[in-house]
Amino acid sequence: MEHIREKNTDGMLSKVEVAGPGFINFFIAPHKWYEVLRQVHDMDAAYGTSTSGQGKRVQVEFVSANPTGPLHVGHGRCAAVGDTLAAVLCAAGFKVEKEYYINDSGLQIATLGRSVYLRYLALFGKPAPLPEEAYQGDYIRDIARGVAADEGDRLLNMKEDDAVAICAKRAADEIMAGIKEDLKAFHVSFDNWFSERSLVESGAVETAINDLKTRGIIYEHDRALWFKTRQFGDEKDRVVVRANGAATYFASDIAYHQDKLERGFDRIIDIWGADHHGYIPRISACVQALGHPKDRVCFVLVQLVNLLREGMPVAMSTRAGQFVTLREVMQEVGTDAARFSFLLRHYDSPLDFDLELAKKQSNENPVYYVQYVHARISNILRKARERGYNEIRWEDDFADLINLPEEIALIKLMQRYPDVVTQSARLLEPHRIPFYLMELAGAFHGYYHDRHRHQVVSDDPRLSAARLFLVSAIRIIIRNGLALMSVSAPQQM
RNA sequence: GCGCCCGUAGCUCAGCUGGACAGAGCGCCGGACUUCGAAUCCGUAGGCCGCAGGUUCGAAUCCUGCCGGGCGUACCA
Repeated sequence: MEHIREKNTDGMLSKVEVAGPGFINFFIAPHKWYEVLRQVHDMDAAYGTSTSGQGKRVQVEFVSANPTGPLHVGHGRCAAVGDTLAAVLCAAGFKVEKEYYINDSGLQIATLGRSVYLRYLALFGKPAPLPEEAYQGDYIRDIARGVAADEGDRLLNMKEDDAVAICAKRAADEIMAGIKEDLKAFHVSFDNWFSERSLVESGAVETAINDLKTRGIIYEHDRALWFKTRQFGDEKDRVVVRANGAATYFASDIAYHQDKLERGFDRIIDIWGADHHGYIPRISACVQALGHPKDRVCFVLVQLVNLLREGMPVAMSTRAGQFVTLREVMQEVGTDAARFSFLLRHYDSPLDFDLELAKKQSNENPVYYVQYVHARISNILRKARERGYNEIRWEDDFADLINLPEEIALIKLMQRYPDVVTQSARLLEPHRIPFYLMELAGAFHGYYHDRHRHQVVSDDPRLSAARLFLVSAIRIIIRNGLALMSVSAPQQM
């Protein structure tokens, strides 16, 4: 105890006492809390940022949906998680690059091309049954109609493989363009779009395989090429090139991760849907085989989304073309509600996303709860300006005016915000942001509602000025937090 | 079978590297608008933190086993 008192030279602590077995309570001197308040205003949009990431370079790869169909809600959740995580890391002082890996090569693209080709044939009165693995959504027909419009019947006289290739290229490009539009509408941006095809065409895939072959990490067995993933902890070895000569996606992934690793990131984060988790040991093996520490690449698995409408599950299947797209969800519930809802659970938990619920402008919907704080305070500030409070600036007498316990409690909450951001970055858990904002919003609503005791703009000009300073600090944090999630902070609702 | 994830209030979920009586929202019930916005607030009720062991001064948190659920377990991604 004496030791603590001696160290307390700057008067940060007002009181220290022993509180039962193993506990010591420290009481922070009130003036320290006012420093927090001033700091919020001084830093403004930068409040919450820190240098804890020390400028280390981090790559976040997310969504990376195959261009074989439009984005669905599951992709939306990954998009919200990845984009917000990137923003959080950036705020925590990391240098972040966001990347989308485009699977525009390989078997699925061939299947896509074939699906379009068959629809194309049907347009010319040559209907052919669709194989079970074909994509069957209406968008496939639309693309086929586009091919017919631009190419006429030219493809009918071609070798089938060439025709399919044309269809595949066109379909992938068109679908990819649609995905980009959807992501833009969802306020998700990427620094880099990385094409798998470019790896194949540049020979990077072949080179990577050959290198690993000479090192004995890739070997031939039953006419196929296998990667010794077992040697690095996977439960079995994995095929890289099939007996029929076709490379698996794993082949491209090796080259892709090699490329990523060579770009010199301190950390690479792969965000995947949880259904891909069986892939982790494989990629991890690849990272190690390429001579990098295992933890250079880390994985965030986002659990799947159960889409509901009024509590009833909405059935979805990409192949059969029955699914609710991200675009439809955005149009129905709005991007703010969608993004907020996606972030409202730890990514480890499956998410029940109820379309009707997300639309409700009521207390069942936390988005508005948080946004409402911003609108309310904005309104107070508007009213204050009408009364001549044009400048919100700290005055020394505020310390004597802002001293109710509930006001100190609000400041304590505000003080926590930067820690929430750095913690969220350290643990790669973006859901901490909306949870914190809801807590701050709740504290504010409670404070605000007792108008008799907490009237902000009142007949007392000094008190009004002080409370305006307090309340606008809250608004700054709400706005900053929502900005991390790319959710709007409305002036009025 | 094996691997990963999850089992906390009626429902949906928080709970950082173990620490003071387990929290929130929704729902239920009961209250609050002549005042800066009621998309709000206040209050009541509701929990052997899946079960059983173990480590520890101390476990919702760590370890083991079991039960229940989700997802994987391809020369598909």
